[in-house]
Amino acid sequence: MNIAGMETALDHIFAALADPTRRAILMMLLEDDMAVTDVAEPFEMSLAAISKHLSILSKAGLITQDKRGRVKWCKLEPDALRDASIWMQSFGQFEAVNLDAFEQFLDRELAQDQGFSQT
Amino acid sequence: MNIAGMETALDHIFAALADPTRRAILMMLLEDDMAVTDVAEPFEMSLAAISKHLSILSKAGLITQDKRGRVKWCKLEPDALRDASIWMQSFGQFEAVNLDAFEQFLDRELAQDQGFSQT
DNA sequence: TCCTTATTTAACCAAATGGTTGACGATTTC
DNA sequence: GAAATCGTCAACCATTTGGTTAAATAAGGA
Repeated sequence: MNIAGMETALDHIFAALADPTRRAILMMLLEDDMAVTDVAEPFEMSLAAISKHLSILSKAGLITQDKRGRVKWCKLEPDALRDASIWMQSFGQFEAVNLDAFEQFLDRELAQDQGFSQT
Repeated sequence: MNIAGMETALDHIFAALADPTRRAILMMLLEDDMAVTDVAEPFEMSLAAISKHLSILSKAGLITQDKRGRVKWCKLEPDALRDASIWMQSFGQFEAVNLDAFEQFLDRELAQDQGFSQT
């Protein structure tokens, strides 16, 4: 992933996290993997809307979806969040600690040149 | 801050971070406080656009602005980011560690009932 | 086979976002 | 006092976002 790729990855991750419905979905998935219909159940919103939210979370890399039969299982994918978390920690704690984690993150990103994608 | 307040605070923080221009501004402010005009200088974008970005960062609590004379100084405000960072760490590292930090964060937020605001 | 369940897609809509330009108020400086 | 500088505001515009409903696709169950 190049710098632009990292940038757009962070764009997608933070934009996905900006919506309270999507954060609620992530918290639900923290407990266990869920089918789309079950994810939608507690929300006062159409299934199509939830399907879109899941698609956004998936494009951000925050979840993966695994279709078995007619049921599509949604699974939390913590790696994408960890990258963004490291980005944030560099700010949130910068006065107290070092920027090592952030610099390592940048180095790692710069060393790679693969696209940012998921299922 | 109540649950709704925490929720909207996270909405604003993550939405603010979703834009690459705003993340670049935060990185610039990591070095030093800056005047609005100086923040705008490296961007190929009008001063008015940068002014809007700074307003969004300010409403999210990520920066504060201090007007001295005709110059408005922009300063990084790491506290807001730390809250969001804790929220993210709970996901990004949940398989390896505990959820203590996240639970403490929730407890702290629930214990308070003050609005989320800034200068 | 027919019906039901699971999920996505398409078309649409209102509101929000990210940008522009130009006018404006406030402050320095000449 | 006049002119330049700092920054915001208002009006506008195109695009994106977050939702809807209805139709379509796909898989299981009777």
